[in-house]
Amino acid sequence: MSNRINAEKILKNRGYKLTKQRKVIIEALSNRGGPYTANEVFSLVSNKYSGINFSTIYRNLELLVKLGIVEKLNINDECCHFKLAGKNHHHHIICNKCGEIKEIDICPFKEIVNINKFKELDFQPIEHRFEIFGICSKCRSKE
Amino acid sequence: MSNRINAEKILKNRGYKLTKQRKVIIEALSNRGGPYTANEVFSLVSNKYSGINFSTIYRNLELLVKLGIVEKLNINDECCHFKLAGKNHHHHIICNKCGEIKEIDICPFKEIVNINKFKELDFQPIEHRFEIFGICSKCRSKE
DNA sequence: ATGGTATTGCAAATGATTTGCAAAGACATT
DNA sequence: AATGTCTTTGCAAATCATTTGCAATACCAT
Repeated sequence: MSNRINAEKILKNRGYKLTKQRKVIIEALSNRGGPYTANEVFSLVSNKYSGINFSTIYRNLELLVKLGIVEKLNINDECCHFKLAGKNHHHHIICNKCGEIKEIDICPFKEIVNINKFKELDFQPIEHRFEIFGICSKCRSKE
Repeated sequence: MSNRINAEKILKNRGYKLTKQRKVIIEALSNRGGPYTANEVFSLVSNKYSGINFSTIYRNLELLVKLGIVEKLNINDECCHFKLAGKNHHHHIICNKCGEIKEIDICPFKEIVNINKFKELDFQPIEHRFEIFGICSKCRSKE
């Protein structure tokens, strides 16, 4: 089942209406991978539905986050990024030059929680984030 | 050498003036550990220097970040946190209930970069972040 | 097709952070 | 200690991302 169909099903099941705005937002996020700012989502969506409002974008991104369809990332200070919540857990590499954000399917978590020192902390982990900043190959080759 | 003295020395060496405002900001961050929002820094500092302005706080936090004295964290969407940049590299555990941010001196990075898959990415890592969200022991015991 | 309710667009509010500018302060030099 | 220069501050207003109240509109079960 495609991401799009799945997301629409979740909305319906939970009693939310499937508006044209919601459809195009989900479509935009489903087609292309990368995390987008609300601004970028707005641009993508405006192609399909000019006239959509910014608050609609925000309200729905927030809703989709609540439903687990979308993930919200705090990569930098400027603004949040949103991306389709993958079934597959992953982290990100972010290029300091071009700002490109890419997924990596390497996760350091399993090993970490088993360390004794971590157990001593008496902290119940729920979620974690791991982000690597650096220079991507494209930007490196441009120098 | 204390954090405070060290920070003041860096400022001087780089040609920045050691104003009363800068002193109290550095003092506030040096005395207490935890990452603080600009708001919290303002409160802490206001005790020692009432009348200090918010833009002074922001301008100087940004300067201290530039000089490597302070670290800026993007923990949540609301606002940034600032903390004294430790010589010791570390990460954070953040309580989802009380919001407390604590340092942990466990780092998953060394193992990660040696994985073949990571090398394939052809990405030159510079910096990384690893944050674990969950429930701290204090909040758990309150339930 | 109709009606009730969720959702939208709009415009204004909010909250964190930044900026321009004139006045005040730091500090090297006398 | 006084002087001059250049940085830094306080203030008020601007900015930018995000949120909110409200009336108009669109969904969708009937």
